[in-house]
Amino acid sequence: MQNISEQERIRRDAMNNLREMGIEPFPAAAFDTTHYTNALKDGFKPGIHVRLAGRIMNRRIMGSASFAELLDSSGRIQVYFNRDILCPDEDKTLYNTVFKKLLDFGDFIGVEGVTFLTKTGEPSVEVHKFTVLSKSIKPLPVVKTDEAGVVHDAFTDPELRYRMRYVDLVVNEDVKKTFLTRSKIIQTMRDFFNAQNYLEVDTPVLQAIPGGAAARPFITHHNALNIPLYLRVANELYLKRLIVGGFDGVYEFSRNFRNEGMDRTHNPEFTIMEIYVAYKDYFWMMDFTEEMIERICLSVHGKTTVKIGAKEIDFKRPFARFTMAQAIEKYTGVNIENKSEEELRSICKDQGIEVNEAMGKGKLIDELFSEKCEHHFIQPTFITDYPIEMSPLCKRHRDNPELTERFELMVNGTELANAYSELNDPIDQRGRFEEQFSLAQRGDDEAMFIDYDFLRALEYGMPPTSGMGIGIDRLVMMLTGQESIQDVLLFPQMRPEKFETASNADAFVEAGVPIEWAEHLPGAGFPTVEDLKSNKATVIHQKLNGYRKKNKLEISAVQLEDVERWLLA
RNA sequence: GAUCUCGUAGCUCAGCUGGUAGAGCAGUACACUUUUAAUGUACGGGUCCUGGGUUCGAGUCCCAGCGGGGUCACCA
Repeated sequence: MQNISEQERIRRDAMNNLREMGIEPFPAAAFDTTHYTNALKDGFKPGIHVRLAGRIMNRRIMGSASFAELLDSSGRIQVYFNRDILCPDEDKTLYNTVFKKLLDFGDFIGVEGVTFLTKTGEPSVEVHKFTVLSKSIKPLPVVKTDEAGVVHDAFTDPELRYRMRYVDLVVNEDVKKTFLTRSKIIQTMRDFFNAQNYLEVDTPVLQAIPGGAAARPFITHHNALNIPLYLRVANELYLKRLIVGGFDGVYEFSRNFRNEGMDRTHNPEFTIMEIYVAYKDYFWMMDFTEEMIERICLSVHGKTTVKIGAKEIDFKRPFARFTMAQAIEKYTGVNIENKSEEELRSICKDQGIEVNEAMGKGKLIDELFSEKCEHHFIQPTFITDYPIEMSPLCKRHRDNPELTERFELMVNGTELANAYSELNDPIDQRGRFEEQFSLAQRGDDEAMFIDYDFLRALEYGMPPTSGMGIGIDRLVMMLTGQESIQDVLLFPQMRPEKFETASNADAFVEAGVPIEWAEHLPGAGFPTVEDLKSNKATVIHQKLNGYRKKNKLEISAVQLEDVERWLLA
């Protein structure tokens, strides 16, 4: 038995009392409802017979009449319990004992009654019958909101909120809203793609070669094949194989896994939506992306603007477009076109950027951009034409072989989407993989693995294709105004919690402790047999007798010799 | 990984230069038949994260650890 608080003990007692009265605290039968609470309040009409189910969230007991709030998935409504309505006969137990004493804040009940307006004008339900649906034996945090809308005693501790999201969702209404919005964003995207007959697909999460992005993978092992397998860092190479196979458009909401640091914008598992469309190029994809995002914003907010902190972001089409060279010139005054690696290295040094010999041309330009430009792009902006070294899966630019047909969408100073005219020349692709491989030799631990099967697929021929990936978690953050990725993931990664599992009384008895003491050991500070045995007899002796005195236990004091015998056993 | 910071009742948080652990909400008991942060009276509730150290004395000071958060680094 865990150590339980006084309030938990009282609730367990109430649960047992219900059983003794013949009321099952966890009944099996379904409870049919007629309404959701918000639908009932919306265009409220008195005199309607309703059946509702939910949690009791707040009780105001005034002798023979009580008000409470019933919380269901849609919201809450006030419910009115009256002793003489619930118990028209002599026996008032149902109201006086069951409702007032044995039910608690947080319990699930079903109610049957009639809607009415109170004299203060609050839409309410007069309860004629109620059914216990599930007992809550652990008290929820009590969060109250006053008339002015000020929230009191909010449940705010991030650790508790993320570890116990179930509690967070019950007591913090806005949290639920964030996840409803997340679902709506995804649904809007899906509808948009499906309307154009693009196919939603599933590709492997367990991959023998973690391709498609340069990132440290999680590794696992398949026993039957006796090979290492990696959790995917991206699904790009699989979706392109499907374009080779003849699909016109394919997309996947891909849960990706990267074994890297965690912070406000990174979680080890996260979601990217990737879409590939045949016979298109990156210009087409820019238009497509704009339309998609504007649509999402409209469906979520009914307008194209979103507030993030003090900033207002407008997702109205068209978005601004700059090439990477233009962006760098705009914010540093330096023209990087046609510069050698050495020249670029000295430009970086002039701009106060730390460089080293492992950095190639592409990496140097990337540093310039991310240090000097990225944070300036608050409004949605497409940055195009990235250096070839940074984009091994992207087609060479039609006008300049040192660049690629790539764009990233920058919003609020961070990357939101990334897209290419896909590289479909198998010879070029093989060369680029080999370059990546030599980068890896040079010490770049993020360089990519070579996927020979993917090269073979390209050799069979892939039509010109444009692909785009968009970070769903970051998109949701932007559209819900959340500053941490943990607030848009239902269960963000946390260090696992340690649970002290207390030994049960039998284990102590087996270890030689008499039964009358065994049940008290966890409470006295020895949750397990091991904890007991790791202490000195004198310490145990004193603690137990102290505990006995404090709790006025009606058992005789333990003797030091007894304790010594337990430890020997 | 570096650094700053937090950890006290079921929840939100006070607790000063070290001196008997506090409040509000929640809980229990009583009262109260239209309340809504219900109200009134009374009462109970603590491993002050863990382990060491300094001290006559540690929630408070020092060291180490555990857990959370922030910032930086890492992360196409």
